[in-house]
Amino acid sequence: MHILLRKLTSLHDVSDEEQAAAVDALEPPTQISRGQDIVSEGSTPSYTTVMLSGTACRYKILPRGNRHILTFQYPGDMTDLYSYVMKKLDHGVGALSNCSVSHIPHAKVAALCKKYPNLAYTFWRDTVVDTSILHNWALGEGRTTLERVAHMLCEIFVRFEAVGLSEPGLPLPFTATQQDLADALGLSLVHTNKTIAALKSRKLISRTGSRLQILDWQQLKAVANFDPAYLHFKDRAIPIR
Amino acid sequence: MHILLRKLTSLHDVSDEEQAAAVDALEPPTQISRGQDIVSEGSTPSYTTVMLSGTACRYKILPRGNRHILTFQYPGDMTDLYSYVMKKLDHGVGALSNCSVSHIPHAKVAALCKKYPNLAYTFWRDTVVDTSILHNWALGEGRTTLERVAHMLCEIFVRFEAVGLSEPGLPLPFTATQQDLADALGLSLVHTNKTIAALKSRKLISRTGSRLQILDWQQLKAVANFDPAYLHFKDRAIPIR
DNA sequence: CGAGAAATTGAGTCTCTTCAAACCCCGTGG
DNA sequence: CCACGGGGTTTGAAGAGACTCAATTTCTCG
Repeated sequence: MHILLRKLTSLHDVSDEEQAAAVDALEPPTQISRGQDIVSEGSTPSYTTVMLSGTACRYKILPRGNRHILTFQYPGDMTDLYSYVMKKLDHGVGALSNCSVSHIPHAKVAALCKKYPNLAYTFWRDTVVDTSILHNWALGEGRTTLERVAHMLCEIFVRFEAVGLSEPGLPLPFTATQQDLADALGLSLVHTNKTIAALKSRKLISRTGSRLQILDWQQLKAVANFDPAYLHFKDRAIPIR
Repeated sequence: MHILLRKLTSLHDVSDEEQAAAVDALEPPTQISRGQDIVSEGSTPSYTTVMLSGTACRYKILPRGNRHILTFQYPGDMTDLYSYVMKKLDHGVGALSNCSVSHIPHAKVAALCKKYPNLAYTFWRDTVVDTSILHNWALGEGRTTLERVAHMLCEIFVRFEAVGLSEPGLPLPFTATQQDLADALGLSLVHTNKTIAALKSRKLISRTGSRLQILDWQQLKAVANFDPAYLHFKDRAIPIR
């Protein structure tokens, strides 16, 4: 099953015909190497990008030159579906590891939306789930730093799980530096590091090579006060079709 | 011109037929008084709400009991269009002043979307602009408090202007306590107050009664480093029709 | 094995918070 | 018409959390 379909079906019910049409719209894969932009801020792409493998992020550069990460992107994510609706991208998408991606021209997205309102609804849902994730990140205020970091790790784990990319007992295919995490949390590198160290010393997580491993999911969830509801997997609203 | 149409046409080109259909879907207005919930967190409304007058906010209650405001809502805004796509609302919508609202049943929204893909696109755009606003709020990190407060005031002004509700030289029809602003900024009441005082002493803003007035728009914009692009008024992407 | 990137650690500083009290505006009732 | 009361605003001071700076260690990969 194509990774895009795993994503789409995790969002909503999608018929076989619609699934086939979606995959059919994909262009051949492209490789992007770590540190490169997949789409850059201010550009007006004429296609939307589907992540096939690797980790990327949406980010903005702050007035003082530092980077703020708005959300992480995993395989299956349509990183710039946003641009289909907004014309001009108000943030960049950068590769945090080597990535493989595939494009769908906006014209094809438009055609899909017109022919299959249910697919349009699924795409819409995808962008709104992003909003929901942002809502949750905004809740950083009101949590301790330990809780925030734990919460972010929980989210990372669950989102990988949703597309079948987490193997129990094995590290996640998630490679990001502590600087990346700090940029996403809006914390300094030093403080992030010390907080992660606290989680390690509690034996909740570990690092195997450059990869993150969760040692005690129950405890981590408890520390983070994590409730995955905001990721909205499969809680469908009124079906359109 | 109906306030909803001012909003829709500020988002995208909408034909006369589509405009008529949208307004036709509205139910008779309802009054909500200050402090009441328009929609409560965790509910699964079967309609979406259009603000006709007043100020409201989307909010979440944090673990420690304090409120975090995710975004303000002004006349014309479809406060819980979100719920059409998400089924379960992950945040509440509360009235910050007495409000007048009108509903559109989800079933009618679905019918509109099916019959007019261009309207569906406009609705989609609306939810994505919300995301864009959140992106900008997230940028609080990386700005000084003075800049953040000034930026929020700029946004409030411009959004009122977009629906024709700001009269030059007159105070904005925006009534929110400093506690409301603090909850939106993620700052303490005390600090918010002191920052607002700083803006007042620079003669950039003033308060007339309980209303906000902007005295020096150019300077305020400069202090905030404000660029309204992220509100995406009228920068249309590919039209669908 | 060596070089550069990433992670770790310590120390000093500053912003923002919390606590607490006073003040002011405005509607209500005597 | 004025006293009263309550919500909202303003102010001061002390404390905690997070940041920056800077040095050191560890990891990763050619």
